[in-house]
Amino acid sequence: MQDKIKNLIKEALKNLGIEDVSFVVEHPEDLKNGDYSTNVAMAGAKKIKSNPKELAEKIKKELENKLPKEIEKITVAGAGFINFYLSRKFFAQSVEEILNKGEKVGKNDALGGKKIMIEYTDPNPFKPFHIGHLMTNAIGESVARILEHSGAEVSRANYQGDVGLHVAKAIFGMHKKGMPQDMSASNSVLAQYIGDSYVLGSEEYEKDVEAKPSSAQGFGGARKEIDSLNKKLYDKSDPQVNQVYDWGFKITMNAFQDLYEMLGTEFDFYFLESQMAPIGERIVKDNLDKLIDAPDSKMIFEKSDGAVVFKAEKYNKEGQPKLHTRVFITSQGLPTYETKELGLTEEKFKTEPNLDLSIIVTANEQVDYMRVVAKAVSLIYPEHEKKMKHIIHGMMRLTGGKMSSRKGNVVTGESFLRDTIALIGEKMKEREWAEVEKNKVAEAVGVAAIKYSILRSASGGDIVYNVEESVSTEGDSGPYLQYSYARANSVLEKAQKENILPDPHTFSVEIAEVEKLLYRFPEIVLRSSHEYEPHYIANYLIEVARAFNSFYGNNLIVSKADKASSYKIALTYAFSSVMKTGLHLLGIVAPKKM
RNA sequence: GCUCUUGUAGUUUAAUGGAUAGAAUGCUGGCCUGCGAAGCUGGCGAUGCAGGUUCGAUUCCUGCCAGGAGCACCA
Repeated sequence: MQDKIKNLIKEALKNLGIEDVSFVVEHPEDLKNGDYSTNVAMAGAKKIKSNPKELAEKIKKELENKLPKEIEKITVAGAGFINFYLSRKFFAQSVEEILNKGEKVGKNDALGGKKIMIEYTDPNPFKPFHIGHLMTNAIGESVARILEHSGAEVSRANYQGDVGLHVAKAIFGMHKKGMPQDMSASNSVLAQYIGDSYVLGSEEYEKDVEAKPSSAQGFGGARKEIDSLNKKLYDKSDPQVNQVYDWGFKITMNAFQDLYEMLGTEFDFYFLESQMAPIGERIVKDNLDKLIDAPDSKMIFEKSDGAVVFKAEKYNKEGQPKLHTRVFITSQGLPTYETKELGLTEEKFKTEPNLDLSIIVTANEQVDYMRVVAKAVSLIYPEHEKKMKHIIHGMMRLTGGKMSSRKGNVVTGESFLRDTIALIGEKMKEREWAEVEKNKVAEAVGVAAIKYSILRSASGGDIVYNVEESVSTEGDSGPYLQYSYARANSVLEKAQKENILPDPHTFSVEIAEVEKLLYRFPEIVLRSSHEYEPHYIANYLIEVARAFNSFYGNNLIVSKADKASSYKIALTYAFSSVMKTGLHLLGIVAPKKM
């Protein structure tokens, strides 16, 4: 439709003898200003030195000569906007179209045939799954689904730090705490124990680092022990330590798995840091050799103070973010995160042959060194340079309340989920459903509340929660969307009972706001996938839900006495399939009742 | 100090350079003998400061002020 209008305008301009005017056709913010609007008169007026309003009138007249039947009328308003109002018939047709498509509504083929891998969540075994992981997961899963809806073949990857100091800290903490009494407790309980152990080990380590060597604690304290544990873990020399490691690894991974199930994510690939390290080391060595063979021009890595570094600032360009030097192999010969990341990149392209795009979702704190890594990758594998994309999101922060991260009482993803779900369960107390069903719905609603609060705003900024207020379930919220869906669903059930079938042809004259929004869904999906931004969908769904709820409040939908009832039911049906599909794209399930 | 990033109602936020800056929450009025009140329907309330580009700036540029993050052997 948008293109159709554009072409009409171009033709009108041609007839008026005006050329080379760039203009846009868009939806006005306010529906009062029509369904589409163009600024062509304002942009063109300067060129031919005329008054925008006069030019707008001229273009309007020209357009009216051959108005397609989808357009009801054209008006000139404001400073010279030309507004297009779509016809009754157009909206009825769009409702019919949505009915025909069902849950395929909004699908497009913009990424047809493209293979995309997206890496997100990335929690570390032996460490708590914190709310930041919840954030990466929500964004990554939603982007994955949006890309799929645009025709891409998407695989989901998870990258986990299975080695490193944090593991030693956790195992040290476990030693100190003693093993849990009930070894057959649930994964989540045992994972909590491991997470707590990590916090304890971490604290002890820090305390020891800060302590003066002369103090009683300073010698042979936690730090020394943890470092030695770390070595044992690295070379797997101590069978007892290995056993604890294997157990802890399994428990945390299983606990993560339970969470993924609750969150609606299924990964295709799990990459482990320990496996990427040797690959990365090999790559670095290969490219260090170039230093010897061809000085200056081809060297990528170089030695500095005993470490192997990449001096990325050499490649700084005007107008691009500044890069800096990073260590890839420490002076002790150990590979750093950057090196493993290199290995991971190579491994990804090997795992999925013919990959067109590799996406990584992380918090913005990693943006600077990810840029350096990306630069290194682009030098080593020029063919991958344009196939990498880093999606950056803000941090999740908590304000208010009496929480202190110093004391180690950080909010884990799981406790946050659990508290939210419990709160929803409280609201549903009155429902007379089976307990199992109630719990299932409460879980879906709780997950929706959290996911929506993450996805509702543009992904650059931080998300701030006030601990004392809980996640919202009203207004601009996930549960509001689910509620609207459940409500529409119960209307449809009633229609079925009363035997009134949906029919997109029995409309009456007035056009509801919800109709003016429904047909826009595919454009929104397309934009979200272009920009890797779920929030466009989230905001759109709120708008549609509000319009539908308003329609619901002001109309009796199911009524044998009303000739237009069948149309209203069709409209309700169209709304419900857009809502269900839209929620799916956000990674949220839509229960039939709640 | 350098680099990146963000400043919009009390709070959380939206707006490919366009119309009276849109919502939610909050406070405040009115709606359940008509399909789910997690709802509908009124009211109050905002672009950090100073310049510049433009017919037009929340948006782009410069400076200042204020948050946040990062800056060689952690990830």
